[in-house]
Amino acid sequence: MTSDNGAREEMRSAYDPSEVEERIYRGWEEGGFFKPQGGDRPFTVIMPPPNLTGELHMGHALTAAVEDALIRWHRMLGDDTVWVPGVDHAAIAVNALVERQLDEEGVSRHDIGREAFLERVWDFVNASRARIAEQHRRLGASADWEREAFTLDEARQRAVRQTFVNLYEDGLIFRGERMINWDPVGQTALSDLEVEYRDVESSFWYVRYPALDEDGDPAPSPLEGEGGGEGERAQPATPAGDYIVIATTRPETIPADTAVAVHPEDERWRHLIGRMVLEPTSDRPIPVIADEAIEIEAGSGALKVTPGHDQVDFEIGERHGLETINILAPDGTLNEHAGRYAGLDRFEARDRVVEDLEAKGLIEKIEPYTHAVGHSQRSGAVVEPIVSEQWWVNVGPLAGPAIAAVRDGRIAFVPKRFERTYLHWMENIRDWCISRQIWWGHRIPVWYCDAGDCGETIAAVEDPDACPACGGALRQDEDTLDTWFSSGLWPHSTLGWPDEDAEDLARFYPTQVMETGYDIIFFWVARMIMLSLYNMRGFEGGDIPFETVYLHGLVRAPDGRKMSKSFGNVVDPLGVIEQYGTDALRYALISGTSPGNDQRITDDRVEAGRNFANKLWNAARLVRTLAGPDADLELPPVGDERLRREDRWVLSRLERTVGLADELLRSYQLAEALRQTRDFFWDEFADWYLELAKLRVREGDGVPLAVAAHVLDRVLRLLHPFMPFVTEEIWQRLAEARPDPEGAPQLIVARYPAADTARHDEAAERDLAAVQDFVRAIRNERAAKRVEAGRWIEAYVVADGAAEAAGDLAAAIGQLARARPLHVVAGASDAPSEGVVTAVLPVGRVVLPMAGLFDLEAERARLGKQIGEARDEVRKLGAKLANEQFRTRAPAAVVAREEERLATASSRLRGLEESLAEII
RNA sequence: GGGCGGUUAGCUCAGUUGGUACGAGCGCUCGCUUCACACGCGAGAGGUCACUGGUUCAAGUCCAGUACCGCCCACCA
Repeated sequence: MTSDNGAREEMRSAYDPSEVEERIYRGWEEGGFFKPQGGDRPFTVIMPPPNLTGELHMGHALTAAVEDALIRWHRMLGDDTVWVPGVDHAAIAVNALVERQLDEEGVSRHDIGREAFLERVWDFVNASRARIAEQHRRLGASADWEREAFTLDEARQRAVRQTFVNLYEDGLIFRGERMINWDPVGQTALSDLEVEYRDVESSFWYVRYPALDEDGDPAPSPLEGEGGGEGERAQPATPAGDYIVIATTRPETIPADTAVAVHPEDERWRHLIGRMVLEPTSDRPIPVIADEAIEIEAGSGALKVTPGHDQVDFEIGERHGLETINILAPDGTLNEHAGRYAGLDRFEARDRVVEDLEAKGLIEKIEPYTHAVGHSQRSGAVVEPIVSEQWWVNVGPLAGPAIAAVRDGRIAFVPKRFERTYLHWMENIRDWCISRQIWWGHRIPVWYCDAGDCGETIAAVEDPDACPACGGALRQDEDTLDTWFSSGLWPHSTLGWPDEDAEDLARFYPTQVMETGYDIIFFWVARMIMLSLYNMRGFEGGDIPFETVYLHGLVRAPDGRKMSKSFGNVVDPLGVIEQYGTDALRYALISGTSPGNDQRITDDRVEAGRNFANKLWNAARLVRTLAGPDADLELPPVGDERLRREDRWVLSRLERTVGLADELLRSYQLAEALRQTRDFFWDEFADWYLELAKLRVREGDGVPLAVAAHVLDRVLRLLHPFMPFVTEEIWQRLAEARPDPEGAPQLIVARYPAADTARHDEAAERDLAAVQDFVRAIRNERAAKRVEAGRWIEAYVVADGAAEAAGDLAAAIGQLARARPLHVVAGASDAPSEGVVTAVLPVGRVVLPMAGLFDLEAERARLGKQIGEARDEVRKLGAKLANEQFRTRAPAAVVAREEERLATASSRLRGLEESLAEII
């Protein structure tokens, strides 16, 4: 069982996770339960890559909690589960981190060189991997670490290269010179997705580009002054031939302008089309061209065309055969093409250009302007569009099958609305820039032959020795691949692909559930679907990577903002575990998660989890204490006469909860499943059943203990996926007296319950509801009349509708309500009417002789008020039922229910009126 | 410019096929060291389900629109 011989200490009065968790986890590992157990149906979850920087984020803790719950549930269902803990290389994050270290030492990666850089990264990463494994242990994640898949391991390297080569040979990967997003701080290209647009307050500079006349000479003196303010647009202040005004937010790119474009229909500038203007920083003549893409309304209506540094301009340039000038160096300074601005940082250059133009009198005006500026998601630097030669995936052909798989329902998203998001993106997908100029990552498996004029380019899975064409020396491409290229292979590469015969692949692909946050649908989920469908096409078991994409929301800080180190509002999962225990954290995360919605993690919720764990612990302690070592805990079968009404009630409620939990889990409503189970356990089992059981046990009846042990056992099974440690610990203690009928040595591999409908008992449920009503009514009156808590008072229960139950449970009612003597009587006339307080219930009433304990007038007023309310209800229901439309159109069941309600309300009203009449 | 969420008790949030708001946790009020649990027990207070209109016998739940808050996508100089 567990390593300490099963000789456990007595249960302390408070559950202490620190004493339990490590021992329990070791027990699971030693039992080998994290490995596939050989069930009939495979159930696979691939763990998403945690953050390789070694910090455990709450988002990852949530992912782990949800996935582990699913894995544990399926394992208990008897499925053959495998949970592969994948660790991606997280290229950008790790690169940035090590670069920051270098930065602090005052050097750059280019100073120390590729090899030394990678050495430093490996040191760091190896340490991180160990920490990640440890973190998952702390989270109670039942992942099989022996299968850990790290992207840079040789097997995964091969998967990446094989994919690259296949795509390359199919013409879906190509190298091309295009406009890309350049991160001058990270000094690498980025994909569109890695650029975040943020509003930045800046200026709109209106710049005059002097026009040349037909002969190419500068036109005579530009007109001074303006037509004045608002009238400009309708009536240009710039007479034909003098100059053209453009509006720009990036004056530093003016030296790269190769044209000015206007709309062919624009009256203001039409006469200039075909003429030349001077690029104002260097007086270089550039043409004025006409293009339909120009918006007449925007800016001045004329656009400076900078094909080297703007996507739109690049396209205009292509249409008009314009030259492309690149004035930016990789580090964000201007290069030699920028003339006298060469060497300046781009923002410095902006100021200088403006100064110079102002000096020349070419700035017409400057307006404040707020616009969206692209920033690198990782480095935060303002991204510069530049034209550069990069590797691309032509994703169009991959998107088709990826769209179809979701359209035809082979892959389903939970919640469904994200399918739209996914499809919209996929349908408008653009080529994917996959080359990065960072060093830590999968190197692009392409080699170039530099020998003579050979010029051979080859893509290969294995490192080639020499050029196959000429035998010359080869040089590998310097770039690495976008992290998401390798992450996109996750579902099959972690299971052994490209080895088509890999056992795991055959057994566990396709996987069942992909669980992750909605923020990476495009980055990751979409890429996994595309690349898996491509690599696994024709695979025997099916080509899709997973059947269900369950998307959780973001975990936000207690203040509702995104957790961020710069806000200082990060909640560390390990710290929470330290303080409250893993189960408490998992309870908090699970109970806060509804598909697709964000949640806040607060101490309150974690405390609720801890409290619940403690409640479980103490309920178990009670059962154990009462039972003693030799109790017979065999549950009597259905129909056994030893089972009393309250036993049948709690067993019925238990089975309804079992059914509900199962149903909820199947539709991924984890939070609701947990809540329902908790509510049953706490509000019904602990608060009522155990209290009732105590009385009987004192009288020597052992049956309630068997019932309680049974309920406990089944509830622990239901809760195990969510709170693995405390449930395992209690279950094992319980199993010492009550071994698992199927022989499971530990809860982790015990059977998940299926609802036993034979235990359903509506009559018992109705009866106990009545008993609870009676008890509550007496307690209520006691509290309202300020009877001291310890004092016993006499009470009459008039049980119209539940006479038998009330009779059977009279002693219990008395005990729970502190009522002695307690009389159960058949009719109101059998109870006293003088000096009494009466509470009228749907099932009868309670009458408390409390002469002198209350104010008669107040009592009369209270009854009067209740009568008013009851009359209102009777009137409303009566009106509803009198409505012919309702009677004919509503379903019969609904009408019947309303009729019943009316009957109940009427009888309650009568009771109240009688009471009022009697107390006079 | 498109698209998607949110708006329910003081706070944070559930509420999936329309049928009494079963609401939950925390907080609050009152009372309890009742022999499993004060990480607890008992009793309470607290809501025009953002707004307007519509469909329906019936709407927090469906439809249309409005207002705030938030997110995503998009080459507006």
